[in-house]
Amino acid sequence: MSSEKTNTKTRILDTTWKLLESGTKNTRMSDIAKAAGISRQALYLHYPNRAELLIATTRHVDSVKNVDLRLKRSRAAQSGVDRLRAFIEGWGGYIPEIYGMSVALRDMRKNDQAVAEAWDDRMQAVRQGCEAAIHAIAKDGRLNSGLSEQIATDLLWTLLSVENWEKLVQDCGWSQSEYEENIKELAEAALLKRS
Amino acid sequence: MSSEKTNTKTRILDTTWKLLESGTKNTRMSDIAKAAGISRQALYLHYPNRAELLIATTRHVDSVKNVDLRLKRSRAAQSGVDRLRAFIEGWGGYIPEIYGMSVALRDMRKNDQAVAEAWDDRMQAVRQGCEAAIHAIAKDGRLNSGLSEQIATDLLWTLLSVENWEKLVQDCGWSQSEYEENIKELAEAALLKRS
DNA sequence: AACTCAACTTGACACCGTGTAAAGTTGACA
DNA sequence: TGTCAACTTTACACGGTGTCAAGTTGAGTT
Repeated sequence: MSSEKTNTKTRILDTTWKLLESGTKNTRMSDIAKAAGISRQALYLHYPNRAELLIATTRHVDSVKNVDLRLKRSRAAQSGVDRLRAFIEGWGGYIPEIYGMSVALRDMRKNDQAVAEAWDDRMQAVRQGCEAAIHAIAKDGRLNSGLSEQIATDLLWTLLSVENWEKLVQDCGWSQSEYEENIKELAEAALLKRS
Repeated sequence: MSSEKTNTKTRILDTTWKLLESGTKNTRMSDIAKAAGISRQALYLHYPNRAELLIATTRHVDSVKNVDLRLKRSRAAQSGVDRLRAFIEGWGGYIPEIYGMSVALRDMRKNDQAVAEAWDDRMQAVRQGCEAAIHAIAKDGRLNSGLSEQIATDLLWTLLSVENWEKLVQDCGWSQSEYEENIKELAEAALLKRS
């Protein structure tokens, strides 16, 4: 039955997600299969290769976690500055939930075109959020006069990378709220016009 | 003879370096051997495995390029702020020269303890430079009052990561001088007391 | 009760890149 | 002439991905 099929498929995705997010190094196809309670070959019946499985998993997680909603929430903000803050909270708060997956995607990027594109898509979505926030700030006349909207967007986008979150939270031992607070401060100090 | 041996060994390191820095994807042991004009097995006679070869290559490059000198140059600066600028120029200007290698190291990090340690060593050296610059700024009474020296060091260190350089220069298409200028501006805006 | 069909299993194998092992070549120098 | 180090060639084991082919199992026809 189609519902049976769907159950197995989503169980695979949930298992993959869990495994990636658990921080375990072992996310070979055989590990995922074992964790999902099926044979390695059955995995290949549902997803043609590891790349497609990972990509399907990110899509699955995005829909379960409702990224779009999170990122769009910042659009409700009145001022550009509030928008910036809301966006940093929205995206910055999402990073820890997808960190394991993004590490896996990153690792496959070099060797797999499809994965590279999927990753770039995600990052472009984030970039658009940055762009919108910067544009709103510029419209308010609050953008640092030394910066073009383009440069400011590049900077904000870079600042909000998963890699920076990783470095600050994982390597430097910051808490999530320290991360969000300090990044907000940094972004405001760097991007806003000195008043 | 020992001089012959040394010649081959350093030729291997130079070849590896060149290959990594050329941006070519192919840096398997066999590719390196071929490029160095020896058999794959001969490579293993000189370096026991890929990890050791890469690590030896980074050490080789560091000594040829004289990183220590570059990073120490910033210590000559009079004020804390000048020191910050000099350090950003010194390290930021070094990144493009070691980019290919650092990508290779990063890729091996997950699977190899020795590589992870070598990478962390490099990063700790950079961190110490950041720490020293921040400390000098604090001593001048110019550190942003919202930041502890620790937090400021974490931020600067993160800001100056190879990953951020990669994103801005490779992905956003910035020139090296745009990178250095804008990062200096950003660092100053974020870290210095508002005057 | 026999038939079918999809979902799954088991087992084998090819490919790639790393690393190991062993026997053979070459050339400098004692 | 003999030795020794540097190197070569050939072969193979291993781990992980992906493919292939021949079962099994069980629910749903007919």
